Amino acid sequence: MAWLFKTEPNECSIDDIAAAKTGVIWEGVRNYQARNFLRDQVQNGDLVLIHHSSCKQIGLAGLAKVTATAIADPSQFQPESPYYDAKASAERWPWYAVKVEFVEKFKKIITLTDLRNQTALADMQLLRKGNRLSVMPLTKQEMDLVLFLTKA
DNA sequence: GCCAACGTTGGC
DNA sequence: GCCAACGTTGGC
Repeated sequence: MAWLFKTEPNECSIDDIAAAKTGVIWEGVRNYQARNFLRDQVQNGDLVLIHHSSCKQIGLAGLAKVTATAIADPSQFQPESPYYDAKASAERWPWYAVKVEFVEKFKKIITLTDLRNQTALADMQLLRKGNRLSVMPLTKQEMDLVLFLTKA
């Protein structure tokens, strides 16, 4: 399946992913719906659009690829982390992460306006008002069209 | 198990 | 900084 992950670029931008030689652990997801996607549905080799949110240049910044799935989110065990969960133990833990590797950085950020201009993308979850999900699936058609837009 | 209050997300 | 949307919490 194809995916879209949101990130605040001051936390982990497409450049940070590009700079990480062995990939990046996508941690800190603390929403059950998003967690279930990470746990049950994200597959090795899946492509992931990286969306920069809450920043100067909002939009799709690049592409990554999944290289490890359904791993224990390390931040839930780290008391100093904002994502620490005191209820998590080595035997029983609620939060999952995946690992992604850099594929490409788009020459230009694909803005929400760019996406809204495509009628074929009208159903994209990202474009829904009030959408707060940070991990969301994408149809193959949506992914193909987005990647086509990056070549335009 | 309902639901109001509250907190967070995130585009603008 | 505003505010709509929505998830979570907690009293009952």
